[in-house]
Amino acid sequence: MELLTLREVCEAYHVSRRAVQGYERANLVSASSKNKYGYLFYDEAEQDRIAKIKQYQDMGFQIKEIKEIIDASDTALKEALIQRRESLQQEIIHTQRMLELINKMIQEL
Amino acid sequence: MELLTLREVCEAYHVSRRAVQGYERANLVSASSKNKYGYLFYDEAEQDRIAKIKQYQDMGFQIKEIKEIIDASDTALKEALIQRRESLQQEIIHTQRMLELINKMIQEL
DNA sequence: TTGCTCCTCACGTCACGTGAGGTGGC
DNA sequence: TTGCTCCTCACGTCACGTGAGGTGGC
Repeated sequence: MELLTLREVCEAYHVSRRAVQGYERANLVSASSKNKYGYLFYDEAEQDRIAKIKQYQDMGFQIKEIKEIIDASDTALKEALIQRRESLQQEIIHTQRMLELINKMIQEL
Repeated sequence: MELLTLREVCEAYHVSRRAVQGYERANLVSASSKNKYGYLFYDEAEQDRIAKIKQYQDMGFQIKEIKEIIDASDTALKEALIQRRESLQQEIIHTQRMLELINKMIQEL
């Protein structure tokens, strides 16, 4: 079982220390152990959770929503993913409209 | 000159009262007049500014950035727009990647 | 007086960023 | 003792959301 310190986890998964602290406040993860100097350690199960949370955030899920899906059934997760897909598709449409508008404005300047 | 009340401006440009209040705090706009009962009024020039701010926000500019470009020269605005375009293009790429990932996850569930 | 509308605070929200202050082994 | 690392608060940030409390004419 590979234990990593908080710093190592942050480097490995590209999250900030403060972000992990936020996950802990939300009861999404917690250090699996501390050494005698108070250093925080995370086992592979906790590391996986952190990686998952990060991935869900990249997809646009909020912390609250992640709490609801991270330990949910496959069907519940699937439903959430389908909704998220819909939102992301709308976002792309909006962003593309804004890009067209920006292009127009640039040409007119 | 067409004067509108705050409420009318909000309805016409699809912004909340609180949002306009935020614009005022940032010194981006201010009511052109008040009547004897304290009601806020906005003339066409202020209405245009509110519409502009809203549009820049939709493009992804922050209030701080809007302050810098709303009264800037054409060249400065153009430069800002070009940067924003770059960011939006990156966003689309990221969102499309997330969509692919979501599709994969959905299929595997 | 009741009801309605509008105003001005001001705390709450979200997900951290950014220090401040303290600790322990080298 | 100095320097380094890590920890735990806790205020700050961003752009509003959401009331609270007060006002004036009908």
